[in-house]
Amino acid sequence: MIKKNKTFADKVRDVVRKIPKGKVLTYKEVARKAGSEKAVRAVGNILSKNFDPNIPCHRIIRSDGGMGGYNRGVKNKITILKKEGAI
DNA sequence: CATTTGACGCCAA
DNA sequence: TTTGGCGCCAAAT
Repeated sequence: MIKKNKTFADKVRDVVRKIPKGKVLTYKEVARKAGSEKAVRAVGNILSKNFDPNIPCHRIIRSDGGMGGYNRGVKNKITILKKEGAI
């Protein structure tokens, strides 16, 4: 085992990576799984700076059902969600 | 170290 | 219902 002090950012990435296809979670849910439900802002900030294709951050939406944003373009995000059947 | 920014959420008016 | 304001957290500057 190697270690690891997983920081909040790492936890968020881990949670988001576990999201199954065709499923969408809200920032609040992700923040909650990452450790703090109130850290929704931090989650968005982390994902926005994280350009990792391994992380399906396009499956993260706002609690209002909005699309928030996406590192590759919100338009692309919507398209992907439709393709996966999340919508 | 302090301040600003940001892919949010909830409440009050 | 819509708008405005506050709270809360982490990373970047």
